[in-house]
Amino acid sequence: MAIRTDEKLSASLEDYLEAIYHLTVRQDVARSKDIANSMGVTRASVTGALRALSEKGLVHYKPYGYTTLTEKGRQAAGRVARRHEILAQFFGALLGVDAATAETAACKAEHALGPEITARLMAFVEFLSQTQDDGKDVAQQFQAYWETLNESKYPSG
Amino acid sequence: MAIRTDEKLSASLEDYLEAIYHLTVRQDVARSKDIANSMGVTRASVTGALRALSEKGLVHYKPYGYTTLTEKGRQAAGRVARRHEILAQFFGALLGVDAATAETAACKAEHALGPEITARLMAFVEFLSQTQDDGKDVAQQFQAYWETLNESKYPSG
DNA sequence: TAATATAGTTAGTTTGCCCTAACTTTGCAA
DNA sequence: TTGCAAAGTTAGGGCAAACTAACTATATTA
Repeated sequence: MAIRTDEKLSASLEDYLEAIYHLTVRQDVARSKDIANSMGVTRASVTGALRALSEKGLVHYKPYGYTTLTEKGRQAAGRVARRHEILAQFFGALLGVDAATAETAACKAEHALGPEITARLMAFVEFLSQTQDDGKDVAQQFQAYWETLNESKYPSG
Repeated sequence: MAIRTDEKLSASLEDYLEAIYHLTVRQDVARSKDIANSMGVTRASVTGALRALSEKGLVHYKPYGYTTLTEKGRQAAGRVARRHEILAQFFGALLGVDAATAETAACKAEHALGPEITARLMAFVEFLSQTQDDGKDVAQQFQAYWETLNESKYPSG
């Protein structure tokens, strides 16, 4: 039996993949130091992760060389990044939480969503932003609803 | 300085707490064997988790005795269970994914949501189920939207 | 009540992921 | 072109959470 290189990724490896993805968009190549910085880990941790991702066929990795994504890696990273974006949009634009909170939660929750839910959530966000009522979209309506909830809780504030 | 017993729980410990919560509702007391069964881990793993939860003041634990939640534990478990329920409802009733998928995703995603997002998501679910349009609620409308998306993808099926 | 099955614990191992400290490689500047 | 700083790696350790195997306590029932 051949070595399986397509097992499910851990949350941690998904995070590395996503970081590499963003870096390669900006600067073509991902350097250990930049990955470490963007994730808040040490360079030593990055080396370990790169080895793991390389074994799974997701990155082109040579010690002391530049790191790039393989085609398979690009696809996997794209899926993760898309989940992240959808969630951040849902939390931020629709629920109305502040940007930092939305980002943090999206980063943690993205690992829990499979393709089924991802697809539907994406469609749902789109659906809501298209739907208008009284000239207001659903996000605005919910915002108003949320305000009234809080007013009834803190009537004077 | 006193020992801190209110540090943030790991995803794993939150899961144990939630399992204990559900068991004590059903049968007043949580037995290691039942916790192990409901979580798909061995009894030995449960012992370790109970010790950890006990150290944090979340469960009443005595070796070979029955386990119950402390008041603090009940509150923490309730928060987790509520997040779980809200997510499952959102994934299932609104997005329209099947029950098993909704459950699995809720169980994984619940650990990523803080109080801010939890509160707003709960309100959002409520808001949508209250809002009616054309005599149809938003879930139904989205369902129709989703169908048309899939039809345009697979026109003959 | 003594034998045995079931539940629970302990000890020791594994895996994943992070760290620090020390080492190697690379690239740039004098 | 040598020589140093920055980047990268290796070695070794810690912690959390799971496992197996072996042991202890409790409960059942003959």
